[in-house]
Amino acid sequence: MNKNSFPPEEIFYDMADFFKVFGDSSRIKILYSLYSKEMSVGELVEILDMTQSAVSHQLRLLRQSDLVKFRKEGKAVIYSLDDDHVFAVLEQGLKHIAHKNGREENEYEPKADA
Amino acid sequence: MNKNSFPPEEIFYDMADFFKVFGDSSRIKILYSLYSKEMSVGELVEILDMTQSAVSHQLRLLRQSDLVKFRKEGKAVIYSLDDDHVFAVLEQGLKHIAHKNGREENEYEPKADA
DNA sequence: TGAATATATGAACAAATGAACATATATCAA
DNA sequence: TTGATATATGTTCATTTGTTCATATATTCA
Repeated sequence: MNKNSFPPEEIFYDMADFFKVFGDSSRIKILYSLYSKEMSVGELVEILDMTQSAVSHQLRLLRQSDLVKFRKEGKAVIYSLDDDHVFAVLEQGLKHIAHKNGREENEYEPKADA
Repeated sequence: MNKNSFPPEEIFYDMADFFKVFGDSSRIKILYSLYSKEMSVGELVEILDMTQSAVSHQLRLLRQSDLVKFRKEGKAVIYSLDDDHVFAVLEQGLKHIAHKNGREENEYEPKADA
């Protein structure tokens, strides 16, 4: 990085906004759930200990941040992770806390069929 | 991931707390600065548009999160990124916004001597 | 020791945020 | 159409968060 090419303010705001989305345990739980498989809002409400309203509000944020995509299926709306990039970020978070906890291997690391 | 092995609440809180630290542009700016080289608090204050107090408060948070380390040198305190892991996270953030902006290559991507 | 410099910290305050509650919209079935 | 189900959204409220201002602590130098 060149000292003379310090990025414009906006870059930092965008990055912060990106990470901010991952900075809430409800949203992390939703994303983690969607990693295993796509799910309807109702399923998420069941699995997670949250009201339908709370889930829906958070899903809107995740949509606006392009972290999840969705399709309608009858009355239900099925959500899924937008792409592998989202998963990569989650994985890094898990690695970090595993590292901090002094374990090399984390049993909850979201590997396929783990 | 096995549906029956849904991680304990704590994992999600820890992950959220981890990402929360990256969810503020001031802290991102500090971390980004420290990527290029270690810096004293005073240098950070100069480069970034923040008061000494604000920088110091944020540095404390970064310390508590183990994202930066420091050493004293006379009256000055020199901060640096704690490890490459921190850098990897920053890099992912940059990649994400570069992706969102539709560019394949981001000129601000923090590669060594970029 | 006392002054100057560098950094840290406590308190107060405004802004942002997440949840709950109520209600709106959409889809299906009868 | 009416009722039932699934999801979304608007509003309010309590909490959290980041900054500022004032002050404290440390270190160097004279």
